Amino acid sequence: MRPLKTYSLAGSWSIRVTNDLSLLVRHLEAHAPLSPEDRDAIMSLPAARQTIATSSYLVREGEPAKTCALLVDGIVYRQKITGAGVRQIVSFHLRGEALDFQNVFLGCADHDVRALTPVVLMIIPREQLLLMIRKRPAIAHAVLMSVLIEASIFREWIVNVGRRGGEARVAHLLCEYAWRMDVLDPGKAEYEFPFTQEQIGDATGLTAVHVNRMLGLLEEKGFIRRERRLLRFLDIHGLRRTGDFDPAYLHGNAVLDGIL
Amino acid sequence: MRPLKTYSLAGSWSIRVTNDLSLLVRHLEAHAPLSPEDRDAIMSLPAARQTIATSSYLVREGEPAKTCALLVDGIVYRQKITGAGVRQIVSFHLRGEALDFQNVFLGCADHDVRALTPVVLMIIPREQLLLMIRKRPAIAHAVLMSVLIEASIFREWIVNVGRRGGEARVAHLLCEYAWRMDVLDPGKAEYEFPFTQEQIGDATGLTAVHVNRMLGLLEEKGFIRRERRLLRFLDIHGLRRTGDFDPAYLHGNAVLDGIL
DNA sequence: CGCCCGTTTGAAATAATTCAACACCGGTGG
DNA sequence: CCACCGGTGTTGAATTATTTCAAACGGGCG
Repeated sequence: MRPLKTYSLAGSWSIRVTNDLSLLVRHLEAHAPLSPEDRDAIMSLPAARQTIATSSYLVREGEPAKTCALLVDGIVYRQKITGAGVRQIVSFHLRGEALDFQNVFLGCADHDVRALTPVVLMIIPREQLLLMIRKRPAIAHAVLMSVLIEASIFREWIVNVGRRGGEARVAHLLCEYAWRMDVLDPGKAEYEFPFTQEQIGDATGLTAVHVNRMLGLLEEKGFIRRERRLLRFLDIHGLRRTGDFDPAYLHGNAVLDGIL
Repeated sequence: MRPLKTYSLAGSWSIRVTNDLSLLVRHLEAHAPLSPEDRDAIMSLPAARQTIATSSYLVREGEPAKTCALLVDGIVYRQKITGAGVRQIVSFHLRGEALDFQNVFLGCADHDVRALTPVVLMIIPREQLLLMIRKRPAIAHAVLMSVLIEASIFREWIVNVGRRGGEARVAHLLCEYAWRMDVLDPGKAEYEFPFTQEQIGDATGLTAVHVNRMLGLLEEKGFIRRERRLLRFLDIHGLRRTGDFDPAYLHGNAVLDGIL
């Protein structure tokens, strides 16, 4: 967890490098209690660190899956391209998340995964991961929880894109970003915000041009302030109200500790 | 699986009644190989049959989950209501699907589940299901696959609602319905179609009025014909083209048989 | 028979897109 | 050091898809 050193690749995203799999332990433990042996099993997974440049592909649609990546630092997003050639971004991922459960299990990717910033990964071979999950029910359970929460986020995105106006859509996205960043790095009122307006548009089903106007609106109303690559949240409550944001769908502290 | 008798409740949806859990065995087995003992464990789950009227709620947002329902017959959908009071339907479910994995594991429902037709369920107590999943890795694995496929469908819906025009959206929805019905009852060119235009609108992010016009368009072009509560697919390929429908996201025969 | 829910159709209003031009900023090469 | 370059952001005006409102129709059910 503790940063070894910080440097930056092309672009302005600063990278924190950690040298182990404890991020994965943390991520899974947030969803289900693990025994010391479970933790050891995760920590002794074979894994190779890899660094990836902005906008390159971690996975391409149609590719068979041979590995599972853990996101150590940076931001990653999933996209699908329609027959008409337009893009929809269907999710983004922050430090600490496992990126490829779907592909590992379904075998073939139905979407692309790309780096939004320079990204650091731990690459875990698919078979090792499957074996571990098979042997350790608690880990299997944590993986299931992680997948269920991601599905819940997908549902909320359907609502966002399907039934909210432009202003609310981008406000909602910003709220989700703020919320999820806050979990990683609590109590800050501002965060690096490396999304381009085109990417915001592709995530909200809007045009880059329209996103620009909506961001202007939100700034004008005093909810946010943009300064270079930094986004400052001046009135998070106002933003939540206009974005109709209720963080319940993120299932922040969903840990099923009883029976399983 | 074999119908015992057929009758109809209020409305025109005809109900097939089966007296066992073999549908759940089938559903899970479609995603991962099960041993005879796994099958027995499922078949001996305590379960109560229940019949539910059209448009009533199986689960309400915010409710704690105590049971898991298996859909024996009828159609069910999930909805979320925005702060502005508009509805978005985020998925629908057909005969044979398990409805409440998310709620069973996450503990608290983040959306409503409602009957689109009269519906027959098998109600399984949450604890029994959790216990079984804990004891039987193959079943846990099948559940995970089922959840992953549902998540893949959510992603495609985000694309549909976010990046396709009105005509394509409803065409896509119809294609998915046809495809999934065809899996249950192969080779037919027409199916009962109990969706109201308002429901189609809420599933595609459109207005009922606009859905009406788009359906008219699709019919005019000779892709479909509507006769009472029946929908006939006259040109499924044309429909797929205009709906930009590629069934890959349904992961029709995704069975991971190797390692796990 | 009449009622109610769902469908159909038209016309006016609106949100968002498209197209186009320009400004900005960091990075690259002369 | 400056000039240029490409990608991103900003702004305005015209166009279009979709919504809204409203009214009428139809068919199944009591």
